[in-house]
Amino acid sequence: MTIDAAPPPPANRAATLVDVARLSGVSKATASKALNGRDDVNPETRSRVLEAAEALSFRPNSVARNLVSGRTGTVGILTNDLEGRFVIPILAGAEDALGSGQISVILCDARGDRIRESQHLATLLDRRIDGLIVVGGARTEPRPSLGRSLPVPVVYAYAPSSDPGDTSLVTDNILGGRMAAEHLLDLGRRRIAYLGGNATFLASREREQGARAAIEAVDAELILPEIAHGAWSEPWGRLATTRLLERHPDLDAIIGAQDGLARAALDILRDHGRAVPGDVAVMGFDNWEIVVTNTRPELTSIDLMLQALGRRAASLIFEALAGGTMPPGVEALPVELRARASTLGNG
Amino acid sequence: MTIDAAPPPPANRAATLVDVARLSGVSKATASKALNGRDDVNPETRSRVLEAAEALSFRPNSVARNLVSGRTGTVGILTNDLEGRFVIPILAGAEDALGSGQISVILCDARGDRIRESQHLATLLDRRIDGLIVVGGARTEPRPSLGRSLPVPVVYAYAPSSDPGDTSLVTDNILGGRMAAEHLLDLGRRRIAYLGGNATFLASREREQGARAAIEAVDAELILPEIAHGAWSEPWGRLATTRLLERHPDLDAIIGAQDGLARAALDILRDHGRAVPGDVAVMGFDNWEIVVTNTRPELTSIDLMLQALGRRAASLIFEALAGGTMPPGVEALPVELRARASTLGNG
DNA sequence: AAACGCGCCTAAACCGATTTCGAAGATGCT
DNA sequence: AGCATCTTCGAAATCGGTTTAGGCGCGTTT
Repeated sequence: MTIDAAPPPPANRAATLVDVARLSGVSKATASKALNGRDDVNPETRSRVLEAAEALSFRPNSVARNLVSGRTGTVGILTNDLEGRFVIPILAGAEDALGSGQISVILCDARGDRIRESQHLATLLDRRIDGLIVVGGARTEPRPSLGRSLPVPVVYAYAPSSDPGDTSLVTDNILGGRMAAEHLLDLGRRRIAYLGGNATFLASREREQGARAAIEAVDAELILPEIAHGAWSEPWGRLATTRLLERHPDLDAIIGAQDGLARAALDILRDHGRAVPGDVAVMGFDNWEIVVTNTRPELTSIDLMLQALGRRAASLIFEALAGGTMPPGVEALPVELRARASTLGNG
Repeated sequence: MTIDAAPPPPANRAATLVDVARLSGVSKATASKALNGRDDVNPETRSRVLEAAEALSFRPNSVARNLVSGRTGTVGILTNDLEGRFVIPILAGAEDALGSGQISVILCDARGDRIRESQHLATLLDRRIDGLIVVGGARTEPRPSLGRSLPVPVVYAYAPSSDPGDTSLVTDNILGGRMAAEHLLDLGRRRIAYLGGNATFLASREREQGARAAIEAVDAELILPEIAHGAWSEPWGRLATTRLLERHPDLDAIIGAQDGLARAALDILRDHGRAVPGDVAVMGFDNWEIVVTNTRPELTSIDLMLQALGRRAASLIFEALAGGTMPPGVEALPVELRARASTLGNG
C-alpha cells in the first residue's frame, strides 16, 4: 500500500487475468481460484475479484486455458455430405448433447476427396480436438477406417467403419424396412411393391431385406420392378412406377426406398387416376420435411432419427473423455414411422 | 558428448518440440526455427531436426502456437438455418476461400434462440476466433446487429445486419426478379404471373419488384394471385395456381418465388392439361438441385450463388486479418439464371 | 511453551510453442 | 594482429492461464 504505480487501464486490448488481479489487489493465482470457484479463497476477496472481473469485462482466454488442461472443448466432424442432408441433423443432435456452447463443433467437408480428408484430419488433430465424428455421405456402405491409433475417440456415424474395432453408429435400415412393410400389412395391403432405386446402395438393399422378411412372414407378395439399377432420382422412380403398374395392375402399396421415389410414385399414380391411399398406399424413407409435407397426399415415411444418432455419437465421445472406453463394433439405432395421409387417408 | 542420460522415448504421449530438440541435439529455439524454415539455421542442422521430427512423427501443437501468435486460424459461423439449406453452400464457399484446412470453421446453430445465440457468440469469442460469419435463416430481412465493438471482423451473410455500419453480403433479389422476367419476355411471354408465397418475406417482395420493373418496362402484364398471404409451401402454391388459372386462363408464364412454388405450379398445370412450356413457361428461385432436376419438365431457376457468397465473406475476413478494413454497408451479389426445359422446352 | 492445524494467500513452475537478443566462432578486411 | 561482420545457435522471455508447494498469521491442543 505504498505509493505504487497506478495500474494502467487495459487500453484497447482485452483484459487479462493479471489486469483483474492487479485491480483487485491480489495475485494471479488467487484471482484464478476466485474466478473458478475454488474453495480456499476468502469470500470477501472472491467478491472483490469478481467485481474487478466484471468491471474489466474480463473473459478468460480459452486458448491459454486449453494449453494447460490439454483439452480444447472441441469436437471435429468430418464429412463428405456436401448437400448437408444427413450431416446437419447429426450436427444438431451432437450440438445439444455436447451442452450448448460448452463444446464446439468444427465442421470439415472433405467433398469425397481422400487427400482433402487426410488434410482436414491432420489439422483437426493439430488443433487437439477432443473427439471426432466421421459422418458418411450418401452411401451407407462401410468406409475405410481412419486407423486405430488416433489419439482421440472416434465415432463413425451413418456409414460405419470397415474396421470392426472402431465404433460405428448406423440407422437400422432392416428394421425400417420391416416397420414399413408391417405398417402396410396392418392396413390390409397384400401386394406391396418396393421401389428400390439403386441396388448398389446398401441402404436400399437392407430396407428391401427388412420389408421382404415382414411380407414373406405373412405370405403376402413382394413386388419388385424389372428395372433393377436405377438412380435415386424421381425420373427413374416415375419410369419404374409406370412399368410396375403395367405388369402388376393389382398392386396395393408402394414403398419408396427414399422419399423422392415415393413422391415419383405418387405423381404417376395420380396421372393414372389411381387413388392414394384408396387404391394404392404409398410411403417413403427419410421423412424429409421438404418432401413429405408437400406431396399430395402428405407422405408417410420412416424417420431415420439422425438427430438422435448425433446425440448418441456425442455422448459416446463424452463418456470416453470422462475416462470410459469406446464400445467397438456397429450399433444400429432404431428408426421411427411417421404415418400420414398417403397410407392412412383423411381418417 | 559426455556420458549423458539417454533421452527417454516419448512414451505414449505425443512428441513435443523438446523431444525433437533433444533427439537432434539442439535447443528448442533452433528446433523451432529449423521446422519453420527460418533462415538462420545451418542446412545440416536443419535436416537433422527434420529427421528427428519425422522419426517422432512430431506435429506442432497448434493450441500452443495460437497462444503466442494471438491467432487461432478459426472462423466462426453463427446461424439460425436449422435445415442447412443456405448455410451449407455458404460454408462450402467459405471453406475453400479459407484455403482448405489452413483455417477451420466452427459452426454454431442458434436455432432462432437469442439466448443460445449470445451464448454461442461468447464462447466463440472466448475461443479467440479470427473472424465471424453470421448467416441469416430463412428470412432475408435485416437482423439485429451483434454490435460494433466486437474484437473480430464480422460479416453478415444472406440476411444483412440492421446496422449500416456493419458489413453485409446479400443476394441481389431485385436483379434476380428482373433476370427471371427478362428471360420469359425474351421467350415471347407477355402475361406473366408472380407466385409470391409469403409477402411478409422481403426476398419475395424484392423478387416481385425486380420482375415488375422488367415487365412494365415493355408494357407486358404482371399478374398476381388474389391470395396474398400464403406460406412458402407447395399446398399454397397449388391453391394459388388453381385460382390464377381460373381468373387468368390466358397467362403464359409463371414465376415461383421459390422452386417449391414453381413445382406446385407445374403440378397444377399438368392436372389442367396445360403444356409446359408450350402453353405456360414456369421458373423458380434457388436452383435447388433436389427440386429442379426432378420436376416434369426440369425447372429453370435463378441460382443464388451462395457458394460465391461464402467465398466472398471469407475473403473479406481474410483481408481484414491482413490489416485491411471491412467495407461497411450492404453488398448485393449477382445471381445467375439456369435455363432448363420448363422454359426452353426440349429444343 | 512447543507443536499442530487451519484458513488464506502468493511465488513459481508449467502447458508447448515462438521470438528476441546476445554470445561464440568463423571469416573477411585493413 | 586487430577489428568488423556474418553465420549459427541457445538462454530466456513471452503468450494467458492453472496448479503446486509452501509461507504466514493465528487459534487450539497437550
